[in-house]
Amino acid sequence: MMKVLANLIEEMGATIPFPRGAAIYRESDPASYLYKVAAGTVRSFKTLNNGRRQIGAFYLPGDIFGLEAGEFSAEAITDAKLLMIERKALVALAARDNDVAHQLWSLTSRELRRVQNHVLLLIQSAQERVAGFLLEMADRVPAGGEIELPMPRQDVADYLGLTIETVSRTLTHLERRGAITLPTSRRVVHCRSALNQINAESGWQLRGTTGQACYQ
Amino acid sequence: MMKVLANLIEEMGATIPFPRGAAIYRESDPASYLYKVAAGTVRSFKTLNNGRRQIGAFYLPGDIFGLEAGEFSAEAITDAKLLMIERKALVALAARDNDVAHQLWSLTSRELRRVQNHVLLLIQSAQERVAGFLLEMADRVPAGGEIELPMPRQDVADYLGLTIETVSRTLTHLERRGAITLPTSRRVVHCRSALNQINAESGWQLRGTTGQACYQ
DNA sequence: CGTGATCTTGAGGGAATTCAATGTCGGTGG
DNA sequence: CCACCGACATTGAATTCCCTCAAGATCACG
Repeated sequence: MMKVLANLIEEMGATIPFPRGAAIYRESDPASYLYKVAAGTVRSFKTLNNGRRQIGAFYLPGDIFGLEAGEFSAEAITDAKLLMIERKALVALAARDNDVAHQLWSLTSRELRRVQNHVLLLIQSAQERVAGFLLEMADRVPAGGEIELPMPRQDVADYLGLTIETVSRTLTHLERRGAITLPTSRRVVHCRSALNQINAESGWQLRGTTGQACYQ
Repeated sequence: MMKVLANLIEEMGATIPFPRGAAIYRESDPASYLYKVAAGTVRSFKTLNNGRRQIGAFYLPGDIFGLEAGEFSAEAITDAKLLMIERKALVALAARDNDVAHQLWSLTSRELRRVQNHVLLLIQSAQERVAGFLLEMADRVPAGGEIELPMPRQDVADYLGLTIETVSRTLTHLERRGAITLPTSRRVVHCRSALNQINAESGWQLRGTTGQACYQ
């Protein structure tokens, strides 16, 4: 029977509660643990020398994270429960068990693909970034047609490389366009096809040619 | 004696020449090989639905690449010689040899860190992006104080999420500032400390007040 | 009901893009 | 050898998009 990483963490790890805002690890810390989110939401981020903050990822229930520890910091966005397992233990296990080794590799590969997609988000227009972000979140939470954002606007902004004002404006703009509705500031009822269309539309228009109907 | 991945590729792989501009693999291809650059330069990129192109990485002699195959395409920027090895063969070897498994993981982790740094580049101002790019290249090629860029401006632009005009203007701007000299358009004599200073300067300054403890 | 945190909206300015034209370099053929 | 060509690069003018600064609105909570 193959050992599944997620299960291993549950069997071998301890569950620790982190209150809203609590630090899980810091950039300066040695990377000692891997984590699985049992409940709540986590942000992984880096603070640049100029004081700005870049959020590298949001981790939701079920996600495993901590691979980027040592480079990034992590904090609980909401009250959270985390399963923790020592990296040492996993690496030792991987040395004896190929399944585990392979899954550590897979996990890293998945993370790599995630960051590559993040790059693709960051080169687009504000509208496309926000639309892309909403689609990403919609894919990750079960509920159909509606998302409850666990993070404040500032976190969204720092994830997308925008300002909080631009995020806010863009959301109302998307609402006016009919791509989403905002019953409350954190709840987003979305029209997936409309959001997809925005991404297909090419924010700064395809140079030269037709370039119609962007931003109204 | 531990098996070193780079050596394995050389021992087990075949050397293939690729002329300037030749495709190495395409996004649609199955990811069958890992490559090591013996000579020349390679670009890995993705073409977005709107026609724009994002370059994910440049690979120089000595670099191993191909992990992102299946998601990205790769082309030779200059005439290149590549060592190729089947992924299958490596994965099979990894199943028996922990060293190999561990190195495949390390390679992926390094790539992950590289892409994370790319994200940090992309959220900065044009000047910082170009300065950061030059510093990155300077770190990767041996010669001290001078770089020979193997890629055209368009590639630099697509790597940095800028237009070719902005890259060009920014380079002349850096030259006027005294951070670099451009004997020819592809050769860059750089002053590392000046470039570093530009990055420290924070293109867009920290907003608001003292930059204390926002986000709790 | 006030207080602070979060979010939205507006006005103005700056930075990068777009469009367009000119400049440079290496190669090829007259 | 030089004129011409195409690929690559630089520069300028106008525009667009996003940021900055500032004020107001909304929400949660004591």
